[in-house]
Amino acid sequence: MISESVLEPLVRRWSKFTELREVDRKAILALPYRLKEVGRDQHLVREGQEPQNCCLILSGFAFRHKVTRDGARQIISIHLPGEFIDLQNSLLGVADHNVQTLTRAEVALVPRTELQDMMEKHRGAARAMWIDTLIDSSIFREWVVNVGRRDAQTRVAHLLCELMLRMEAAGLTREHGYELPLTQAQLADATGLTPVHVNRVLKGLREKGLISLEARSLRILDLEGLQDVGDFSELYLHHQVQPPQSRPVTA
Amino acid sequence: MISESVLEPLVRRWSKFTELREVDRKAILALPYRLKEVGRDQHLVREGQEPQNCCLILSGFAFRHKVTRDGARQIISIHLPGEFIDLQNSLLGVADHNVQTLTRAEVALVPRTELQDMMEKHRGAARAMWIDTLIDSSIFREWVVNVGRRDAQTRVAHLLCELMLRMEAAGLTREHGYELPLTQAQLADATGLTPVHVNRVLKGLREKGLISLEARSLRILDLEGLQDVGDFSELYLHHQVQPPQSRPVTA
DNA sequence: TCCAAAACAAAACCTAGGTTAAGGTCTGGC
DNA sequence: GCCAGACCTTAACCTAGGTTTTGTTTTGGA
Repeated sequence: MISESVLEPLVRRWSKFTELREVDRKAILALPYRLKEVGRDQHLVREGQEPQNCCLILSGFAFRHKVTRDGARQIISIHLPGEFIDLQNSLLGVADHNVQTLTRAEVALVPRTELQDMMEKHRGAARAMWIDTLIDSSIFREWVVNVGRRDAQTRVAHLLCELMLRMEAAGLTREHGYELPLTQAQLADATGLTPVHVNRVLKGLREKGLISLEARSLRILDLEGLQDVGDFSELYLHHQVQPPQSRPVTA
Repeated sequence: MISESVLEPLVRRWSKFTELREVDRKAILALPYRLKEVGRDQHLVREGQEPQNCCLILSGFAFRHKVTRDGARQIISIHLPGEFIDLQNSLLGVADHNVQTLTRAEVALVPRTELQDMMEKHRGAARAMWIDTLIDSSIFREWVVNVGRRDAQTRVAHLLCELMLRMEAAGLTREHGYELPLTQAQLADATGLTPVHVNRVLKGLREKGLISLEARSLRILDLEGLQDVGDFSELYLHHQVQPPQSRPVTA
């Protein structure tokens, strides 16, 4: 008897976006892949490279980032298990950003040629991938706003809220909290702040009774309050995408 | 005799990304649309709406933005004639941001259902659309970096460089310059600064002999210098995407 | 189980960019 | 061809967040 495919999470995730027919499902599960165990802080893709694989996170966390000329790092997104990073890099041919692990991780590397092949043949799967990257894109837009127009406390609170909802959707929360996979320096790189100031902000959030955070273990004591402080509204996560088909509504 | 279709720019743009076969071409040109003339500062899409149309800009400029709780606006992207804004909003069902004109504009509204239909039937066209949104996405990522980790002068210079290259690709430049479609307040909203500070920065760029700018007419006196100040590298624009097919090269 | 390196914390001080305000100059609608 | 409102410019002042530094706590690898 064959155990559950390592690609099962992908099917699960994509099924939320669009109806996958049995053929699509099968095609996805039939994708070849190479399993890889990676240490923390390891590069999965480097800017400028031509990545040959797409990378599904099976366990652990990853992030994408760019570095400015004078060495400042900006984190652009954070990725949870079950997510397929780097569809974009692969499809555009040359990577315009870095992908790196945040923690030790297991990943499945799918050759990009195979993926493209599958996409050509299975429109259902292609549609799901498409929606997946569109949601990514929506999150980038929200990050532009977060980093461009919100003050420090709001930015950090917003990020913590986003992660809460995404962790929840991925089944990675403990009661009212989760294991925060970011150091304060990384939080700073994600919010466009300095580590010192992130530390101040976290102190503030603790003092307001909104969160407790020690040893990376985050507990959100007052989610509504934190969302309020973080000017957070979950629309942009598109967690309940309506299948965007043009079906007439029938009884 | 039928004059050139209004959708021709779309074919032209998408041809750059991927090889369009004659059927794809025809299918795109056969898309139904409604022409619309819009004044400046008019909303094309509002956050929260379910847009029924995708919007191709025929002339004029548009931008996407979000507004924070306390009324600050962050511009997320700027769009030139020939660009198809809002593929994302339409495909995700509910708009997560606003789209608005920057200047008076002519647009062609294509019903999203028709677009989806076409996408289902013509993989070549679907691929082009897909790449189009991937490039959008890449630009968002660069904007996160710009706004998150660069200082004011660098941000503004970077934006001016981006627009230069994109205007050039769209054939909208005059000798070493272009008609800047943004007010200083809008530049501020795009860079996460205040109008006053944008004014200071522009003064600085002028004093360095990098640009001249009056009455919206921008001339870039030293593009290399401006790119240098702006920490600008054009990779992220993916202006020369290699067709990402996995086809073996044949004679 | 120990040790070095990473991460967290916090205080003192500083600066890039924000705020406010006031005047000048376009511009497009009547 | 006039006028109100939008836009640009500049100056004086202020503050959110950056920088530097020093110390403490965790962590994970040998």
